Amino acid sequence: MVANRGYASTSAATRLKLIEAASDMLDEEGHPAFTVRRIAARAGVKPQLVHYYFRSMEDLVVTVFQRSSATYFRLHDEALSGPRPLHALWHLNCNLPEARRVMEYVALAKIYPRLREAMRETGENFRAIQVDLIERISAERGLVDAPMTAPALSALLSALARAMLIEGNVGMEEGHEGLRAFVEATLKIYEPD
Amino acid sequence: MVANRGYASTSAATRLKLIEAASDMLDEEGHPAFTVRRIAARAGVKPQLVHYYFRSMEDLVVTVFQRSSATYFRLHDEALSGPRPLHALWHLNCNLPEARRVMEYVALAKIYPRLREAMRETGENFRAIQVDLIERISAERGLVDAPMTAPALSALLSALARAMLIEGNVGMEEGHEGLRAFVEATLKIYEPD
DNA sequence: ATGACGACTGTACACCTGTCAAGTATGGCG
DNA sequence: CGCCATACTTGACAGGTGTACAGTCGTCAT
Repeated sequence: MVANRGYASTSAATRLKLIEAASDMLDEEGHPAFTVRRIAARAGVKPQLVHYYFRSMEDLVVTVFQRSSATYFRLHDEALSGPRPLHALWHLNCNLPEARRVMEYVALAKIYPRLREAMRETGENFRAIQVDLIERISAERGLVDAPMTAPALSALLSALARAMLIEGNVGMEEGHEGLRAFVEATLKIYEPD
Repeated sequence: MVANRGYASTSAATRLKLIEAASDMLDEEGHPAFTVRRIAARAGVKPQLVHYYFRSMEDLVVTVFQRSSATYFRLHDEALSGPRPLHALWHLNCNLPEARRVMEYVALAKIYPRLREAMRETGENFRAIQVDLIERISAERGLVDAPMTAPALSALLSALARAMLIEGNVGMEEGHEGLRAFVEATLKIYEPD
């Protein structure tokens, strides 16, 4: 009584299942769980299928990362088109699972050089977009007493969000509330209510 | 011709060699290289000695972390006793190998719960010390228009330093210069030249 | 000199890692 | 019908992981 031999699922479907399983794995168990067998088990397929769809683990992790980035990009784009783009961006950085996952990618980047390269590239892209936005806002408002340069503000927003996520992971919370208040106050310079 | 049977080295010496090898390993190769055999090889001893001196890898990593913290504490204490403690602290956070190593500990903390616990504890201790310092400075200078609370400034200084180290690891630099300028300017409020 | 003890070695275990080669089933197309 | 590319399975590889435990050797106190 062999179970399911009518290959109902297409290539794309199984491939996607693997990518999603890997993604969820990173969210819920972190980089140590990023292994062929555990990901396959979570996707409900045999481990060898991972290498059927991806040449190597490096291939898989890069693919997963790019999917993360694509999702993030959509939301990022959406957020930046809204009425208070910087506030929306800050909210994104703090709350999105794609942002939380970054720390796992950082850990995996030590093992997979091509992931590191991909992270640098997309990181720089996002920063460039944000710098453009901030400079545009500054120009529109005629901000001469901005507390920092546009690249610095972009870096600050992701740095603080990320650092708070890291510390939160370890169980530290002190100073976070004050930090959020500081960011809100800073953003108010660019985007008053 | 068996080589070195006169056990010249005492227990403490070999133990220390292992701790130092593990520490260096984290600096130079990162968390994936934190394994029994590679650490032993670097220390120039047989792998089995790791478990002779440490019950488990978790024991070792916690010990290594605590040594890191102790070293950091000494320099931290020293820096905070100087003429411009906040500037010195910022310099420490940006440049010390003990600070750079933190990201590796973060990665390892996903595997070793006791490391996580140790990190939370010492992290909170350092923050408490810094909060005290900042509040003292604020009181002395009668700062009423401080840009953020004391815990927030403490968190900000480590968050920004850490984030810049992470991004630097991946190869990103944009915004860092402006970020440093921002921190310098902020610190000038507390510690004018 | 004998025995205890601390430092270290030899050998081994069970498990997990990524990766590969060869085989089998399936649905669609001629 | 027979062919064939696609989707998947079987079985296995060489190497790595942490950990255990019984020995052996050297030093020192008795």
